[in-house]
Amino acid sequence: MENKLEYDRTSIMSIFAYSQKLIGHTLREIVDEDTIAASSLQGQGKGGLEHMIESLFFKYPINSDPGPDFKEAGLELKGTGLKELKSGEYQIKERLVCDMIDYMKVVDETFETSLFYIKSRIMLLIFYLYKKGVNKLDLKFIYTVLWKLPEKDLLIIRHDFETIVNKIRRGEAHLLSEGDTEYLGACRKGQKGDKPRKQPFSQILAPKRAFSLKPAYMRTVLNFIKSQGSSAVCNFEIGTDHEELVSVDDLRSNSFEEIILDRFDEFLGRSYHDIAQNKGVNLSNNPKSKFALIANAIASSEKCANVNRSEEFLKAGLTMKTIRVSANGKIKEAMSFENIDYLEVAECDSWIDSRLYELFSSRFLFVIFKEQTFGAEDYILSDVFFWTMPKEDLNGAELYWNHIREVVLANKISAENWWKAKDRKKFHVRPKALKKTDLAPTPQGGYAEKFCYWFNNDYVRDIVNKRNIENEHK
DNA sequence: GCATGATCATGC
DNA sequence: GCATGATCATGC
Repeated sequence: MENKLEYDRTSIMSIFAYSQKLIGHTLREIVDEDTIAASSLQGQGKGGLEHMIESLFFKYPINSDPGPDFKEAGLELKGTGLKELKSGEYQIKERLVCDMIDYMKVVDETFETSLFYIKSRIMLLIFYLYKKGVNKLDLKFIYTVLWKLPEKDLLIIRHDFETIVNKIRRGEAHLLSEGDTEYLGACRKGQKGDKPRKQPFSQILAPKRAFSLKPAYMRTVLNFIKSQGSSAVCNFEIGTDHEELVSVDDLRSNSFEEIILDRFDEFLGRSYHDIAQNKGVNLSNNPKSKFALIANAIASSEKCANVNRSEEFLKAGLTMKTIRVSANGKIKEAMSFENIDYLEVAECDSWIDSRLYELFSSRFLFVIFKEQTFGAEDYILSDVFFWTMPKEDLNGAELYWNHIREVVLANKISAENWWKAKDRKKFHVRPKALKKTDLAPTPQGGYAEKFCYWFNNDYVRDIVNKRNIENEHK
């Protein structure tokens, strides 16, 4: 008897409609026992789950073709994990790994001919609730979404793709970093013991990497799904987000970073008072974040007043920070980040999936204000640049995170137990709260003082010095 | 003088 | 009411 499918394999919408039957269920609940018993799928890893959905639920013959999973429809199927917080809220578990980077082949491709583009421009995203150690047949599906990469995102992703491929063309595949790019990242793939791969323009072997949509990007996808208030979403009708910093038209002729840096150009060398007046920033209350307010006023757009909350910064996981440099060259202050979420630290047992990794591995826009006369506080806007933490520092940050996690899990949250600036380890932990009496929940069910992540002052100094040396060589 | 502890204005 | 993006205040 012919195996009749319950959907039209040539139609994206039909496949999508059929996928919605998964929602709220597990494969074991939906697929009959005989089919499961007859299947030889062992289901290793996430690829295993995707194969099981294709074969057991869609009854679609798995092929080893390089193109999209549903080849007649040109649709790629992607399973992606969600984690459920104690509050019951769903959160992205990880980046969306799209396609392995073949260092030898990708250098001969354009974005439009690349497998990444062919596979990922339209995806059926199947979100499941991740549970450690649970059989893949028993994972519950939460949302299915038809995700077409919006035109504007594609312009940024195309630029990211070229940044990655050009690095490989320069013989620097071993230096690729997820922080090089905005939405599309070259993420590490495979186990630590895996054999590195050859690259075409260097003898140095490079770790395996894959094109992936960054966690920050996936978080905005998830927020979009949540905002739709539906279990099944298709984004084909969605226009550009209104909180945009740059327009599609701008992106057709310049990269996102060029556009942002351009906005600072006319203000370079001008005093902060001058810029504040020009941009209408009110300094009468002398807010502590006045330099951040000024930088924000320069980079923002009519459609988006808050740069760090813009569509593009959120999707890229970008953060703009200001640095003040005294006339004698010293950095005024260490750099603070967000409060440590003790519950997140306890729940997340993998550095790569941690909030801190996401913070420190993503890209920064540093805005430098330099004092002209020592002690006069007569700062001018002196430099603006994008920055990514070097790999060796990110390795150091893993130790920092491990230590923070130990302290949190041991229920020993207290000033004397953290890394201090004096330890000279580039990062430390310090208080950050409205009042000392403000508390945050701990995994043990109690409350503890609020602390946050910090770059040491001397680490900020190193970043600025390195940038100055690079500028001198230009 | 620097590291550490404490807190402020803003805006959502 | 709280997170954010910081700087201010204090004490070693």
